[in-house]
Amino acid sequence: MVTDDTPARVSPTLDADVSFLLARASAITAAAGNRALAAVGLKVRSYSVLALAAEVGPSQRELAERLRLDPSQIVALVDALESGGYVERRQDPADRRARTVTATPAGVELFARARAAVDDAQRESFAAISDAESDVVRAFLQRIAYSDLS
Amino acid sequence: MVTDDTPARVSPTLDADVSFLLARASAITAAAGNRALAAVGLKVRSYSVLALAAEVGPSQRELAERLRLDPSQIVALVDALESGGYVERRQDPADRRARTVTATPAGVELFARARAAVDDAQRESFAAISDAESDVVRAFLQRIAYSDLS
DNA sequence: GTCAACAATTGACATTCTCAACGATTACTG
DNA sequence: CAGTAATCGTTGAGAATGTCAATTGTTGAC
Repeated sequence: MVTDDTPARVSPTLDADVSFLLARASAITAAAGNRALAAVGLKVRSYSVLALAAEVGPSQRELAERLRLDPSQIVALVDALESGGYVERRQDPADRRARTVTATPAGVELFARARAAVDDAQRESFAAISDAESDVVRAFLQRIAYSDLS
Repeated sequence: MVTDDTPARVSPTLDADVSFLLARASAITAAAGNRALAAVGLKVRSYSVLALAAEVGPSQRELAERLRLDPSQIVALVDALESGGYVERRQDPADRRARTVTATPAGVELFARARAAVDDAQRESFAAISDAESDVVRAFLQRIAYSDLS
């Protein structure tokens, strides 16, 4: 017989609410990510921008779409990375309105170190989860994260 | 043979980053929750406060701890619910500093409707997930969400 | 060639987070 | 028991974030 003897941690309803748990888990891992990235002078936001600059090299418009951010937020994020010498804006030869954001060699190197720091922190956070569980969780999260319900 | 033919949706690194996916999935489900709750005049934040008022009846301090919010944020959230007649502040007889937040009958009724709206929306969002997957995901999220790594 | 659409940017505004301070009350310590 | 430290709710300030409109330069369609 299975009964729920677990004392309420938040409230019975919220403890079982996947959306609530997502919000909370996200806040906790984001805080851990920011702590890990502070050593290399980044936050999760700038880290995500740097990742795209290093791995994709998109226009700022595409950056905004991929990260689901307002284009106006991209400006400040790219400004900060650019002033640090980690990315550069290049005029798209095919469309002079668009400016492409690509990582400089220093940016590529910083991204490698940042990624290592993030991986270390996550290995710690997610230590108790098996590979099989991890696959299920990742697949679930991707389905939700990339669903276009909004 | 398994190869990853999937085109990058964000970037190869971020597409596999559980923390990034958590943030994104959380943002999407929170937006869906707010949309569902707008019909009853709530947001996910006030909904979570109402849930605790209805199911637990904690002090504001405890409310802040359970929801991981700053005590100063609780004030405005309770103010709004109280002015709507859905919760009331009672002086804790054992500690006159503390004020207990409990749902009124109208609050209990509102919570029932709000919960139904949230459940409907989530049934839609999470339709494609099996019970077995759901259990794994919930267990994972609870482990992360309730880990006291910070 | 004109006009609508789009990219990046700026600025305004609301929301949220985080922190410090305060009055009232309680708990601790000698 | 007196005095001091800690706690609870509250207020207010400042940073970070989200959202949206307006502007300039450029492109594409008719």
